Amino acid sequence: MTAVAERLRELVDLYDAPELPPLAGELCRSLDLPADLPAELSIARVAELTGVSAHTLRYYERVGLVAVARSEGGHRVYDRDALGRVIFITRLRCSDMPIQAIRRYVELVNLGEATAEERLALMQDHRATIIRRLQELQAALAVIDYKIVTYGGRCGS
Amino acid sequence: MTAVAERLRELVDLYDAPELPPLAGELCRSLDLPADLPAELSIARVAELTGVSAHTLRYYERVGLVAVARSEGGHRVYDRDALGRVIFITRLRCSDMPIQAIRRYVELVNLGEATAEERLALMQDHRATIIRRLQELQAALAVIDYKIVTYGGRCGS
DNA sequence: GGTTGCCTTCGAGCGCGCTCGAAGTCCTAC
DNA sequence: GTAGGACTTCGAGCGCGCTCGAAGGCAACC
Repeated sequence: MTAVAERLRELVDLYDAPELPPLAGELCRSLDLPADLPAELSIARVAELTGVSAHTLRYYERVGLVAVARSEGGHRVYDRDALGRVIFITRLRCSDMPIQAIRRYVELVNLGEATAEERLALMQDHRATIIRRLQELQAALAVIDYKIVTYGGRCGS
Repeated sequence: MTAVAERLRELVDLYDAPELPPLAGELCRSLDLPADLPAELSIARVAELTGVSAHTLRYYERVGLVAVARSEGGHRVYDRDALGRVIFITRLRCSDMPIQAIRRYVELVNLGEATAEERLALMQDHRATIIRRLQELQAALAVIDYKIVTYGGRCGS
């Protein structure tokens, strides 16, 4: 286990997260994508691999979440990097990060190392949002369990 | 501490929920609303008490989430029960329960005791949804913390 | 070369949950 | 009785994140 993977493990334990889904590995270390994966992928293949529809992939490109090269014929060509970004985007989306914020983050990355601080701040803000959301959900869960325990109580109760 | 409150406590502990917000008490026992609260409230007062805008309160009524009486002049009059329902609705909404599902739940309550089983099933379904969402968020949190720890890594990583 | 099917762009549409504005009514204070 | 503000209904609009369809181009196989 690498030092990085170890740190990740610790974080996973820290937050008592369930097993990360299969793609999480790729997510965290995009350079470790399966070696047998072609270096260039069609939009259909990316859709299949990521579970994101081709329509949505085009949309993500349109709104500036990911840049994608074109073949001579004008078709999209996703390289490993682009695939990694798509996977990363799906992760952020899954945590309800708004498209706008992701766009901003990507923009900062493209602007280079000088923006590292702002990037960090962006992520920390979002982290705080997730924590709040987790707390809200846990409170709501308690209420709903109360509802289930008292079973069939009236609406207002 | 009543037996019911005890069960609720247990559930709260079970899910490691933070302290329930101030309104949770009312939520769980609508009949315990502050005694000095007028029996009848205007929409403005309900908006103020619940933090839900008057526009939204009208919307909730329109889509069938809560029935509200009218004064002679045609103005809305919220009684304790209606207020309790509004608070309950906000809780469910806060857990992302769709309006449609809440509407269905309210409908079942209005249909009487015979629907208790279906109501329970509805809540249990929603409970499962919340649990899944909590797990997703925790996984996303782990990824974001990884991002924060490795600080300024590239997009795809 | 033809057929088949995935690909392109572009713009419109949708589902959700509000949010707002217009036009008019009611209530209260003076 | 009149001014002012809060209330009513109704229908339209909005922000988000897709989702879809039309019209046409490219690619691969027969």
